[in-house]
Amino acid sequence: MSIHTAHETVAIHPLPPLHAHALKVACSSCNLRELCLPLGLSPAGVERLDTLVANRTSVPRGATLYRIGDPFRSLYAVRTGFFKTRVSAEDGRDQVTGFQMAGELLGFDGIGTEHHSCDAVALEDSQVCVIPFDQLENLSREFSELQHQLHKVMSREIVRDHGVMLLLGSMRAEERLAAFLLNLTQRLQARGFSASALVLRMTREEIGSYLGLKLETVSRAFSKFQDDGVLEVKQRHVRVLDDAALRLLVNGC
Amino acid sequence: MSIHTAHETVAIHPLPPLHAHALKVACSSCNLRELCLPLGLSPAGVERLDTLVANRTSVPRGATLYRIGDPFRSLYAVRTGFFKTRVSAEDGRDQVTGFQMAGELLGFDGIGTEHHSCDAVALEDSQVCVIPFDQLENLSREFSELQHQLHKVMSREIVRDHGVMLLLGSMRAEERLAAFLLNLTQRLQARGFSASALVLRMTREEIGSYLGLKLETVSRAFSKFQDDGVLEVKQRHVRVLDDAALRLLVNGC
DNA sequence: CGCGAGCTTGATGCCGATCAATGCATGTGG
DNA sequence: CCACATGCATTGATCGGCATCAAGCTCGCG
Repeated sequence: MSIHTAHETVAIHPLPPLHAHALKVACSSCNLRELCLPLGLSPAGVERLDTLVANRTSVPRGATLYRIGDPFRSLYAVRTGFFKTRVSAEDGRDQVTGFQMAGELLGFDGIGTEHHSCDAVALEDSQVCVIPFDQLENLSREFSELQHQLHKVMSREIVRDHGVMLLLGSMRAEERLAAFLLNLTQRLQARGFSASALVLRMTREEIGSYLGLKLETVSRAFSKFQDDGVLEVKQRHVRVLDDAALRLLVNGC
Repeated sequence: MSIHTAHETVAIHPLPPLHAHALKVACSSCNLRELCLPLGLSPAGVERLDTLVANRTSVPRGATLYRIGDPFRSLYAVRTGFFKTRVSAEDGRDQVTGFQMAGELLGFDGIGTEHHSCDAVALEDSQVCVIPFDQLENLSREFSELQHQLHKVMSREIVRDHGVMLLLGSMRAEERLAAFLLNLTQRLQARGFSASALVLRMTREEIGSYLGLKLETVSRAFSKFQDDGVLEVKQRHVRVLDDAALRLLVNGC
């Protein structure tokens, strides 16, 4: 197994063996199991899933978990850290298609063609659980709750993408940024973090790529929100002061 | 079961019973089986799928197959006709998220929440096969090829959406239209139709909504292509004269 | 301390939205 | 069969939002 750093490909290794009780990495004891694949699965099923998801790997900041064209073998669950996925056109233009945080799954893009169609890049030092897909399919033929959860996660990914299409197709710059921030705070909140104070893991340029805007436009929108008392922005540190104003921008108009 | 016409909800009926040999509607004899769910499935599996997909319904032009908020129970395979799917924001803005033709599946948006998150509207008189999803999950636990094909179709939907995000996020009007036309001709060709002569099933406004453009911009782009000798456009009848020029617009820059 | 990546802010220009008028096909009722 | 309405498409004129170009600024880090 190998991952790619920004400029080279290096071998990566499973996490060093740990005393089982020192760091509980099993699905059964993972604090993300209510967000991840095990959701709704019986204890017996989770135990089986544990044997399947034996492999955890670290991905340093800036390295890619997989790349366009890589053969598809596994899904990945983010255990810690933060990722972006991006697609590229032939001419070099690329587009960030999503940001993934703890408990979210990566790799669905590879199932259809047996090859990945996007890059997955760690935005900070991260750890992922490796889920061999053929084994996951086998197990999900045994456990219908696992099967259904897998389908739900994929369906939500489709729905999420539709939401981004709506954003890209019909919203203006400030509305896009507001929608982006609300989505982030919501997901952070679901993980027990504050809904008002957040640290962005990505650059203005990456936000812009995701939102179909240039980095200067993103920066200006941040400044505008700050002037209007909606946000407090200091580089990547953002505090949401007027949550309702953001909602109003996204929904009403 | 009911569908909604443009302004009202009306009962729809399964297609009238047909002499089995008169019109073969079984998956096993469907000419779309190489594009649809049965792909790769054993004869025994297709036979089982046939019993599950017993219900076929007609959807008249302008009617909706399902709507945002409708409870999710089934996937739908387009047998004949043409659909669009669209999502809407609270303030009424909406966005066409896709166009579906024969052999393509509709309804994945509903799995995650048990309710549909978009509308599916017939753009011409159409027929769909109704695939009860719980039964499909049951059957796909028995037939791994069916399970895998389902996953592939969902994965391709995700990849397709990523492509649209790239288009919406980083392409200019003419490039978007070129990409749209190439995608259409390619899919039509896969169904045995000409890759150069096509009849658009959707209005300029619907194309514009899909591409994140206003209808006037779409119209101007068509006119531009016609002036440049790339297309011949007469209302909804389009002939591609210079396929390579379209490709160049999309890929190179 | 000084370098560089990333961020902010300003000035200008362009692409596509908007507003508006006309054209064209289809269908309906007199 | 024509008159008229209606929905859709085309084309022109103008406007505005975001991209682009350009110049400083901030902060982390070797």
